[in-house]
Amino acid sequence: MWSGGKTPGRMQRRGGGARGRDGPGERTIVTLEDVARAAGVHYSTVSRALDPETARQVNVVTRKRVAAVAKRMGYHKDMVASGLKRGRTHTVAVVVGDLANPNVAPLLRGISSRLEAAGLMPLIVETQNDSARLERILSLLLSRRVDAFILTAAHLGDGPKLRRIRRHGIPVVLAVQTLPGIRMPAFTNDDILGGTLAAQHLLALGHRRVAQLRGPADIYSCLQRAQGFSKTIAAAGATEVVLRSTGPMGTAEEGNRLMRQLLDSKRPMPTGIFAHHDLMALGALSAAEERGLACPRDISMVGYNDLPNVERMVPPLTSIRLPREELGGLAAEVTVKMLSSADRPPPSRKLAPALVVRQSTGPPRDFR
Amino acid sequence: MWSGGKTPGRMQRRGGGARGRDGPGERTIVTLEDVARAAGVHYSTVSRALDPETARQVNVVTRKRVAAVAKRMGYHKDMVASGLKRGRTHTVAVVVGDLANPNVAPLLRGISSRLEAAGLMPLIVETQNDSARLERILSLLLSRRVDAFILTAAHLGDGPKLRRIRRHGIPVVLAVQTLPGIRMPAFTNDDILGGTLAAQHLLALGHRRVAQLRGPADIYSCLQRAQGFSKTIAAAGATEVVLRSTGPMGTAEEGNRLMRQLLDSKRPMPTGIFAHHDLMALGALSAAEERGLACPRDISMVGYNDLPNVERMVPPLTSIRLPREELGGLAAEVTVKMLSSADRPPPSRKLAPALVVRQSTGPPRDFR
DNA sequence: CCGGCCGCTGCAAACGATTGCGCCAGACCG
DNA sequence: CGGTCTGGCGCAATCGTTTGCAGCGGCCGG
Repeated sequence: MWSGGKTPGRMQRRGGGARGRDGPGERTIVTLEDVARAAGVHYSTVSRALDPETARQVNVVTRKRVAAVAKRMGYHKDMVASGLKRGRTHTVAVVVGDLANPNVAPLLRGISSRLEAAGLMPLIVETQNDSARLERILSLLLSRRVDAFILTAAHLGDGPKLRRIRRHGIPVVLAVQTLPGIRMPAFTNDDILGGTLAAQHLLALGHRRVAQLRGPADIYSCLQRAQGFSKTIAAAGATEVVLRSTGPMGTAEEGNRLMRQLLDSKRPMPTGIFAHHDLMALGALSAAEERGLACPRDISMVGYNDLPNVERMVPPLTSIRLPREELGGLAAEVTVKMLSSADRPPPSRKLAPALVVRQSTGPPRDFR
Repeated sequence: MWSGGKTPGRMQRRGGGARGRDGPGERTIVTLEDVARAAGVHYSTVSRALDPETARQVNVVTRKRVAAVAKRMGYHKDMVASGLKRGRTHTVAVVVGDLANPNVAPLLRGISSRLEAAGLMPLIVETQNDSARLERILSLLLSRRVDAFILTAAHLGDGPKLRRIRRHGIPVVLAVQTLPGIRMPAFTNDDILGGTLAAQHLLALGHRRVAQLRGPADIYSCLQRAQGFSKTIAAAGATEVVLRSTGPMGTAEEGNRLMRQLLDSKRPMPTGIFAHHDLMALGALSAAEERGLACPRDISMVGYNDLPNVERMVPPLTSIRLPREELGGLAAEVTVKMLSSADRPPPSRKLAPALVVRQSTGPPRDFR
């Protein structure tokens, strides 16, 4: 059964088992060749026997023997070598802006579980919403030969970087954020609808003077929220004041600042407010409280994102809930599809958010 | 200048630039050999010229020319090939239990920034606190030849799995969670101190009858919190009731359930409560409210973790704040150290948490 | 009885980067 | 002017897997 010959003098990096109790020892790697020797076959046969894709090329008894030996010896396919040979690392880069953002955890879970089912592993990196960092990170990821990119933190102006990746022939899928005029599959929340829902809710309660606390202008989804909100308000003939955030996205401080700005202005005070982020809403509410305005008695507040525990705030915040996990799953699904077939990329989709009514909104009270 | 010869018939996977606008195209990889040909040197020279470590072996003019050509051609070192050859992937697996846990984001940030400084990349994976999943994940990570592991979600009983990794000669560092009797560097919060601080605070306010809402018994850090708390309470001669959580760690539901259990018992009601998690504290408080108990008038509550926005709750929660980012940085620091030198692993350390007093605690009121 | 086909395995060339070794030319010394 | 040293560079093996190709029995049909 021994096929004779072929016993080259390899044997370099194998330490003879862990030395001492569990000291660092030499890194012991069991290779195809080791298994092959023990099973009395050529290592190419081992390779075929162990890959479900090619296993039927190998006689069933050989296959079973090889599998048994491999298991006994603790063989694990070296994904690095495999990646080099096949040009597939089975790794998908998932680029997020900020890991502390409560939106990203469910998103990542949706992505991970879908990728995992396809035998892929997400490589999660954080840009900290820094465009220069994104540039560096994309280089590193290209260098690591990831199979695809899922970007959840695209800012206006990042388009060229992404196109550069596409030119390498690597699939790019956008999630959460999209970029205008870019031809890549994008899965986003329907933020126009989100803004619209907020507006409809305030209008339905009877508010006629409203304000909008907008997020940064370089975040496309904020532009959308604004658009949906303003359009609906205008269509109803109500009055709107817009405050623009200049700082980072969605901080309580920024909401606080904008609210003070609103309170300091000489215009008649709006009765309903739409903040582009729950934290901005909360910051704004505390600013209002300082001036003796109670919520929802004097002002109604609609937040965005339906952050965890926001129902435990005072008052429990009315907000817009986003289908985060589904969105992640969808993005991953499409990524998988793009990797397996060279068909034209699937179309983008928008997922509908939902209004969650709690106690921070109510009918307006005239207090002039 | 052309060194003649050596023009083997490679050329297989190179597509002639992106075809069409930005269709998938063939994945274009610029290799050392491509650069070498263009620069008129051997590819080994390119390799040396581009690696800062070996660059001085190459004449400075050659080096600069090579660097220029490489840049012009858009060469990026293939980390997969490099990883195969060198046996280092420059990747550190970071295993977390639950990405949605607000503790992990700062931790990951601490880890990432430190690893990044050392040219390493974290490969973040989530076990969902499932021991079987952990097993599978560790296999996958071994297969990917990560250079080291940072585990932040070790449960009692995971010891053998970790030792198996150590036997492969791969550094393992524990963060946040540790395991008794395991000889690996571990960086944890000093949870005994955390429990002690909570107890001291309640005692200082005058509480003599206290309760403890404990987290799951298989989480070692909960055992520690319990130990620090109970010991301090006992030493002061005060009375303690212990409620044990059986469900998952740190949910409001579990806190709610335990609190009802406490309220339903016939013992005299404690005036001060220590919950092992802020969410448990909040859940418990809502259960107390349902029974007409106000906080901090009738009961004081100390949480744990100082979760984000917990200061915005009603009432703002007194809690124990953990040095999360520092802890992550420290764990990463040590991982880097273990990778660069084969010295004996550095000693474990505990980082001190801090009590943050807010408005959920106050002096007890006798209401019998 | 022979040619051809088929099922199974072995062979060896890649994938792209790293690196010990050795060659060569020029510098330098005696 | 010959010998040695050395800075630069080329050569080729190697990391562990994948995979086209070829070889080799055995079996079947003619």
